[in-house]
Amino acid sequence: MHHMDAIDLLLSQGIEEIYPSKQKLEAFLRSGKKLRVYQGFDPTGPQLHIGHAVAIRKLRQFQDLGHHVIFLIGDATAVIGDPSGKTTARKLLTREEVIKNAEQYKEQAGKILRFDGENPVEILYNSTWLGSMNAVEFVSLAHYLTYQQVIERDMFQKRVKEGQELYMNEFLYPILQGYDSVAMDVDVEIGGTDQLFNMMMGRKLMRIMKQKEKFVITVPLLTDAKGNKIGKTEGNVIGLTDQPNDFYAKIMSLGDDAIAPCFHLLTDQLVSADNIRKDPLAWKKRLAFELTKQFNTENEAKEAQRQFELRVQEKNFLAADLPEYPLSHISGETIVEQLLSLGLIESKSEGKRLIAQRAVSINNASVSNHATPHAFKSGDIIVVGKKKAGKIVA
RNA sequence: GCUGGGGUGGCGGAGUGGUCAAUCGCAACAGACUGUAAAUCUGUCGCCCGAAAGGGCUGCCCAGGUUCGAAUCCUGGUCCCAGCACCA
Repeated sequence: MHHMDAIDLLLSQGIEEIYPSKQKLEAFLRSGKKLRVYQGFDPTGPQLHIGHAVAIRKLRQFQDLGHHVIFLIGDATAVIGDPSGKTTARKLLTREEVIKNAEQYKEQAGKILRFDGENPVEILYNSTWLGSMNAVEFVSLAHYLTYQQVIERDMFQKRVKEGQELYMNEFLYPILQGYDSVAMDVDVEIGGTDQLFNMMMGRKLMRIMKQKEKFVITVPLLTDAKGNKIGKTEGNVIGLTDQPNDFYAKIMSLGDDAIAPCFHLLTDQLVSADNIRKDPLAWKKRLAFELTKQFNTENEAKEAQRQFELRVQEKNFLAADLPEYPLSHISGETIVEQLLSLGLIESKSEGKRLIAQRAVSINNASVSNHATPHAFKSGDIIVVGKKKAGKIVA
């Protein structure tokens, strides 16, 4: 048993599977050959979230070992619509939405990858080659694969079996993604396990068209012990570029089940489930700190942790760093109208409800009467519910 | 193109003339309890007036209509779905 080096780490930690085999890829890596490694991202949403970080961290490891890393933005394929993991067909995005999303990806990925300096990551767009391909060329490409190879995909089988639609664009999608590998002439592709089928199509095309063995690395999807995806729950995306305070708080609001997988897949630390069970709170704070630091700076992580302790644990709003509301913005005849004028509530009805539920407090004293105004002064601390709080300033 | 079915609140999905601001489930929110959570329990969950009781307004794809009264009936439009047909 030899000491783990960077290559061992690269090939073992946070990896689901390597095709055709870990041994073959390791032999390549140890030979000193520089590989072309890529991962594709279809800009179907505005944000890269911590779920994406698992694979991007792998890319970074390749980059650090001196390999050429390509961050591929699937602006063409995003318009087509990848059927991966979808039991029902996805609504198609417009060209504009896709471009808008793509623009933000570089900054977000920059939290992990290096786009400048020595051996920078290269950004490519697959519209470069897919956009100029004509129908005859495309159909010729389809000649390299058979209907049987594509239809065998589990998800397609499932749809057919259940009598659901399988649109032709979805059926043809794997061919396009597979062609990306050929166009960029890559040696390795990384992606989530849900991408395995598409990536294997690329492997097939590479063998036929370039007589080359493309390696495929799958990384696990970031899920908690129950198999729920982490970081992407509807309306609660943990984005890589979230403000440090928000980011830290969002990690803290994950269930305990998420702690171990997050440590394993998003940090270099290995923590046993036993250890976590002994003190989940401490470990979750540790995790939130490590991740906040990873995507920001150590100081910002420390500050985020301090803010969390003050606001959430100690409920010491006086010392916490709260959003400020100018005294001059307050107007209204009643406390409800005043809160509405500050934007701390959505409607008067909501405000009345919250007050009736004892969810509003000013300077630690809960508000009981919604019909009278409050004489606000600079320095007042308003807390609405458990997430909204603000400080009045002159 | 034909035939049939359907568009209800963030989502799923009831309701087919009044008792419907609209059953129920999920999600969300608040309070209690906690270790931040989760779980659990309780409550809330269109807008506006009212301390409250209560009242008003808007609302069930869009536009008209019938009716004392419509999410519910009629006409037109529009979008979606299923089956069938067509496929040089």
